Amino acid sequence: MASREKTENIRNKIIEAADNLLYHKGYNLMSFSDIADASGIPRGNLNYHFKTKDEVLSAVIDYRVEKMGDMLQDWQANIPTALERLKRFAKIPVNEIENVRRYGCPMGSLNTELGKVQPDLKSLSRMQFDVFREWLIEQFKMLVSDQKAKEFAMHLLVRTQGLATMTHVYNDSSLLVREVEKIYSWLESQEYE
Amino acid sequence: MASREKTENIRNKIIEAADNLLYHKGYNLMSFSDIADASGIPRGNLNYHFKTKDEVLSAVIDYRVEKMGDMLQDWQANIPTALERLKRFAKIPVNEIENVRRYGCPMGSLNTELGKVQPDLKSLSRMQFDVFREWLIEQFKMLVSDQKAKEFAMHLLVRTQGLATMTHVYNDSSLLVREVEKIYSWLESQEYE
DNA sequence: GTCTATATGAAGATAGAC
DNA sequence: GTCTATCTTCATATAGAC
Repeated sequence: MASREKTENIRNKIIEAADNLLYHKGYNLMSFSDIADASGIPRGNLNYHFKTKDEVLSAVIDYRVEKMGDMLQDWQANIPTALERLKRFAKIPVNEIENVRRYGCPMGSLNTELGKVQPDLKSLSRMQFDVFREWLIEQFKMLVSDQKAKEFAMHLLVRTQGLATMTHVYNDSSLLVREVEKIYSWLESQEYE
Repeated sequence: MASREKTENIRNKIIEAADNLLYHKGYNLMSFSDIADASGIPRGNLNYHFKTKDEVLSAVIDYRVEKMGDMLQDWQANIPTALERLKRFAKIPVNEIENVRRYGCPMGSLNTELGKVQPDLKSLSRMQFDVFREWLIEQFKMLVSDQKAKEFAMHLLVRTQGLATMTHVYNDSSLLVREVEKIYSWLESQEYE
C-alpha cells in the first residue's frame, strides 16, 4: 500500500533525526521539538508515530542494532582473517574521529547517561554493546581459547571506550590515533595458538 | 563571626549533597528540589547561596578538585616510589567498586554528559581530569622521558575510563578487577630508564 | 540571612478538528 | 493518518515577607 509506505518513510525520517540528536545532545536534552525541527515532521504528529519519548529511543536502538549487525555481517563475508576483522573494528574511531572528538562514542555516552537512574532505558541501550561483544568473542575464539576470547573481547571494548572518552574530554584527536595504534600492536603481539 | 561560620556550614552541606546527586543522577536530572531534600536546606533558600544551577556545579567541581589535590599530596608524601604511587592511582576503582558498577566514574560520566552541548560546563568538569593528568605526568617523569611521560599518563587515564565505562555498562565488577590487574602488569613491565 | 510563595518557561503528552 | 491547540507537570529562578 502506498499510504503504508509513506507512513514507514515518515517513521524512518523521525528515527534518523532522533539518532543524530541522541548522539549530539544526549537523551535527556533531546526534546520532541528538536526532533520535529530536525526531521521536518510537525511537532504534534510525532506523537502519532511514537506515543512516548521512550518509544523513540527504543526505535533508534533497534535501528542502530540492525545497522551494526549488517556491517559486521559484511565484514565477516569480505575480510578474510579474524585478526584483520579485529583490526577493522579497532579502526572505527579513526574513521569517526571528528565525531568522537566532539561527542564521544554514541553507544558509550548513551549508556553512561541512562545508566545512572533510568534502568529500563539502560537495558535497551546495552543491546548496542551486546552486538559488538558477541561478534568480538566469535573473532577471538578463532585465535585463542574460549575463556580468553571473552576476556580479550571485553578488553578491546574497554580500550575503545577509554580512548573515546578521553579524546572527547580533551578534544584531542592525536590521542585517539596514538591509542588505536597501541591497540593494533596489542592485537598483533598476542600469542595465538 | 558565628553567623558567617553558619553560612559556610550551610554552603558545605549543599555542596556535599550536590556532589552525591551529581554522581548518582547526573547534572541534567539533578534538580534544586533534589538538593533541598538531600541536604535538608529548604528549597527556596538554596537560591540565596547559589543563584543558578551552574554555580552549584562550579562549587562542586572546586570542592572535588581540592579534595583530590589533597589526596595526591598525601600520596606524594607517604608513598615512597613513583611506581607505587601509580599503582595506588590504578587501585582507585577497586576501592570504589560498588559505586563504579552502579554509577560509573564520577569524573568521566560528568564530562560525557556535559561535553555534548554544554561547553562552558564541560570546561569546568575537565578541571577534575587536569588534576590527575598533571600529577600522573609528574610520576611518569620520574621513570621515563618527558615525552613518554605525557603519553603514558594519558594511556593510564584511557584504560581507567574504559574499565569504568564497561564495568558500568555490564554491571560487572569482575571485569573491573581483571582490568586493574592488567594495568598493574603494564605498569610493572615498562622498561624504565 | 532565611524562607514562602510565586512567576515564568519548557517539556511530555493528549484531545479532537480536519 | 495528519496536524493544531492545549493540558499538565515540573523545572529554574525571583520577589519580597519575616
